[in-house]
Amino acid sequence: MSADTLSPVAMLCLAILFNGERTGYEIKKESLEGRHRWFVDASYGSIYPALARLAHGELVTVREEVQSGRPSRKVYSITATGRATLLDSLAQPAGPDVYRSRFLLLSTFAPRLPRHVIEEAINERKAGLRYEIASIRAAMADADRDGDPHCEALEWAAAYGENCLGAHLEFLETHGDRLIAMAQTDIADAAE
Amino acid sequence: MSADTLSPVAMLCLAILFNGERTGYEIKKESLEGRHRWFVDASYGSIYPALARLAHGELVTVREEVQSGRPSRKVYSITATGRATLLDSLAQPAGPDVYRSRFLLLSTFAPRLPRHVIEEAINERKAGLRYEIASIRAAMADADRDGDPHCEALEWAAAYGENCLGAHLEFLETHGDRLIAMAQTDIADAAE
DNA sequence: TGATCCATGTAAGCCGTTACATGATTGG
DNA sequence: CCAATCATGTAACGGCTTACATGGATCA
Repeated sequence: MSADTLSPVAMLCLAILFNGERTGYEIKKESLEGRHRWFVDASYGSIYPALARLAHGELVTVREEVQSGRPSRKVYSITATGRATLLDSLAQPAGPDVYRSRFLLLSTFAPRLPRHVIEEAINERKAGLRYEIASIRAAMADADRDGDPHCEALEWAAAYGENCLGAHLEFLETHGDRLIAMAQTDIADAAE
Repeated sequence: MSADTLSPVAMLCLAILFNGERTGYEIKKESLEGRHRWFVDASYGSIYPALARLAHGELVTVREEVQSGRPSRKVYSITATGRATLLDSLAQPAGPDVYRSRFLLLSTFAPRLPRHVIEEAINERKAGLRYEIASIRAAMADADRDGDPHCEALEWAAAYGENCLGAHLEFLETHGDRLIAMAQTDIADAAE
């Protein structure tokens, strides 16, 4: 039906607009904080042009709201065609999920690196994981409050995230010390 | 010490060359199959130029081997500077690991999509995870055979991978059916 | 008073992928 | 005989990030 494939950023915009109208600014924020963080990260430089293209293709409509004291905002809404196109695009087979880990590269070089480097890397990673798990819970609380109709599916995805991130965290908590033990002891720790 | 930061592809090349000399062709293969798959994916179009730049900066040396009947190969070896630069670059703080999942986006739309789409997505994902877990084990077997000096750290990273990918797989095996149940029953399944 | 939020957009540039060019050898 | 493997490289194109441009309102 729809021949042209959507770019990842376009899919992100449509997915967010599926839940209600938003401005480009709001989409950017939601893509960083909300439940779509797992998909792609996008900046203004990719969102605004994508939104313009979507409007041109009539997958979304725009309404300009002039505000007093604030810059006027362009509120985008998804159209029926937009919904259909997103769903269609989602149904298309896609490449596998991507996990790219600089941390794992670092870990394989642990025996060659000073201990504090490994320790810091593990601590940062743990902190990052804890933050992500916390924000999944926060996003779920938001969805509950909004009485979101997709709630079931959302909860499933959240549980998936919590489960998997939890596994990462638990591994680090249980086995992190072993990696630290492999690293070089910091003899003279004064160097830059 | 080394001011200029290494590009991800350059780090990948140096990391692979750390274990011994390789050609660009071999690096490409190893980046897809070997234990560095978790870091970045690189194509010839990025590896060859990166190698040339590294040679220019004397982080690697080249030796050209003319072969009879085959195209001549350029064998790259890492230099002492190269090793130091990689280790230095690795010790530098870096952004968090990245997980980008089209599958999770799809899952949040399960109630709006035909059941077979969700079923196929889950099956593909399971197959992908099983394949990745299998290749971790294969890579470890290789490392054991090679008597790799980093073996401990390698085993740690492999265990990390197995643990986390295992968590993904187990979640899908336990809760996949619930997501499928949320999807639209395929009434008329004949359509393209 | 200075940072941060709101709000939209453009332009330059980087980094990387895809596709192309070339070509002998080996295996099914 | 056709496909894949080995092997190196370039050129074009694409997509996304960064930085810039603009500017009032609010908050500390």
